Amino acid sequence: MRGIAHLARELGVSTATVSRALNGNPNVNAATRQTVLEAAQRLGYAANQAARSLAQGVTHSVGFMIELDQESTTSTDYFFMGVVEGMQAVLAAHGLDLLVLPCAKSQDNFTYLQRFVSRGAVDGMILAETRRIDRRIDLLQSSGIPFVTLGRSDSGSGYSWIDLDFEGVMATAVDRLVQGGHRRIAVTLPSGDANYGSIFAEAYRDSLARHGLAFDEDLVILTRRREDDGDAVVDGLLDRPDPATAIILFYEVTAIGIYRRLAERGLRPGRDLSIIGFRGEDSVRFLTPQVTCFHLSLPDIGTAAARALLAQLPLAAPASSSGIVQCRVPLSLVPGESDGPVPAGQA
Amino acid sequence: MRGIAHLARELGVSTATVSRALNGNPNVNAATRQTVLEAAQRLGYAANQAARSLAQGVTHSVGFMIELDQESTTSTDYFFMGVVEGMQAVLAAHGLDLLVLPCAKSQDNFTYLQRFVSRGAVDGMILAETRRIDRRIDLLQSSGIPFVTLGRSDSGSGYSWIDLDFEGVMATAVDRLVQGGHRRIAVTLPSGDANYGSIFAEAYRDSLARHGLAFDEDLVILTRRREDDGDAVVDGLLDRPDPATAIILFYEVTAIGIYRRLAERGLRPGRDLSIIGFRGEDSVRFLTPQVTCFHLSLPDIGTAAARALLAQLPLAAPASSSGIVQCRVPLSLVPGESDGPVPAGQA
DNA sequence: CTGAAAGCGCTTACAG
DNA sequence: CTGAAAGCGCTTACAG
Repeated sequence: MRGIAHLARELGVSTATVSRALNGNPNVNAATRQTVLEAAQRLGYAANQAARSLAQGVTHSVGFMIELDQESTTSTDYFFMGVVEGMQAVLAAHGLDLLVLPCAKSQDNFTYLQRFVSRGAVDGMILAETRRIDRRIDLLQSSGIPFVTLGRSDSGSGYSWIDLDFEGVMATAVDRLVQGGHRRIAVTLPSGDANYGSIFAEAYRDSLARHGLAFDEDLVILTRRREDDGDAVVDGLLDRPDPATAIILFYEVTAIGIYRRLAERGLRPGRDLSIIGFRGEDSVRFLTPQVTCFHLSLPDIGTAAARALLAQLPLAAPASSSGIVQCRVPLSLVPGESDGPVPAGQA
Repeated sequence: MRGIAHLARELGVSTATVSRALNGNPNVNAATRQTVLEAAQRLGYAANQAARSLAQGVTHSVGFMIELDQESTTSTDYFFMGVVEGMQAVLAAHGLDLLVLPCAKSQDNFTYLQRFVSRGAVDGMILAETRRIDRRIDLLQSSGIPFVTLGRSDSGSGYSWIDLDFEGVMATAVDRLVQGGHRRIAVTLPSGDANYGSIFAEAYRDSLARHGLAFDEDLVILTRRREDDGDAVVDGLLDRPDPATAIILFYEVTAIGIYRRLAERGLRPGRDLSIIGFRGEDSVRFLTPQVTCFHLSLPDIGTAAARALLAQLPLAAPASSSGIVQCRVPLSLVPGESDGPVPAGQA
């Protein structure tokens, strides 16, 4: 005899009473509850998770699926850790465990997700890095499991997502550069298939258009999340008849390589080339001149995602909530000195 | 009727047969198995995890507990993601799910771990950032659950751990500097309470002693995992009657701040101050002169930990294995130009 | 090779 | 406020 039965016998009460006492059921004599709680504490007893889930029909846990690719694991970007911090805090406050589920890039992410979902291993799911077309969203919607995505997608409809306000960032950056007299504004884009790449690109085109600037695909450069790409970026943009005078970076670390290459060529950021970074990562904080960029609180993203999920969970949903949350988290400009001058005789 | 019963009825067989077919039990007619597998695939059926765990007594999942602190989530160190990649691959190959369990620094890590363990939520545990005295290890040992730690500890005994060869790294670094004529060798240490701090410090003392060099606590500096600390390090070490001529860094990012501060003072790394970094992180790869450091494959650490855990799991344990693995993973020197000269008239 | 049935360790109406 | 009992959805001896 083990588990709850053991405890019950030990105390001379039924397993039902033990269960009630442990689960905070009000229909238990205060003294009885005390005894049970103390005994459980003393014996280090906690209800078996599998049995509990089976009986209750819920797991009290939420999965956060992330994908492990060569790039992210060697990169200096700490996106997920910060986000997880915020998520965990909110979920824990509601008695939910956060399980971070790492899916290798080499395995099919759809199958991976499907296993956890169809097995009923979690009560809710949070997805990261949505694609423009993302079957995982259809899967989640048809399965009926509550979920939230970090990133928008063209798949599915009417589901909850939290995303960064790429449009706002891009608009602000372009406005600022145009105001500085720039007309040849380049952009770097992530090379992966995550939807944010497309969104950032679109926002770039839109912002240029708003100012009547022509789109020139030669000014669009795919980069990885590493500093090395700076050489190609600088040379590619400057060594041409109509050089770019400014650049907006998706991955801020690219600034490191750009700064270095500019220095090698005797040029200076914020004078010979204007630079605006997207997210102000730690890795570039030390650069001089300071990179103009946008601030984002990673934990806040996690917090928002967790809350959006809670709104869908029967357990914790405040009856009032409609359920669907779709939110673009704004980033705030952190002016530096990297996006100064150039114009005058530019072209 | 749902789940396996639904499927069974649909196919006109018993739930026992469905279960056997799905679990690869050899006692099933090939044709029957085919039918069952197809139907399961078509209906998107997968055995409920809770019911399965309850019946089998195992969860087929492994927990990797990590701690989220302010420092790690804002730092540029990607230690965990790389490690997780290796772990996940090995475990997945053995049909085990890896659940990364994030514990907030603000909550008690002992209680956090205890919950997962006493509930039987995982078949095995991997711990990170062991402390010199770490009650979690005692907990795990007394609970009897298979586990592996990333990092040694004075707690417990005869358990499996994987750790970095801090001693080897330190010995190599000091030898190299002494050979270069250095006698005033400083070191930076992590400020947290993780055991690796103590181990690195001890290795430092031992290595100095081996060369007959005196230990001077003024040459020991606590740093966080961020580049800012460079100013204090440089000024503290050079502005004194008996300046240090070399420094060994625990957090390689500190090199960024040091390089900058040296530049401000008109000094040069590898000429006016010798620098050797511990782990060659991406974030400093771009520095000039190249930082002399040590290479480590993060996924390999994860792989080693996962294998050490598998050796203890009844499911996968190759009968031959004794079970306990204690391994210091060696790092290889990557010579740069940051640890050159200085000596001659030093003191 | 297959099925009926017990059992995994909880929770929760249902009675009292 | 408490207990006996059914039931959660699987797996697995046990018989055949």
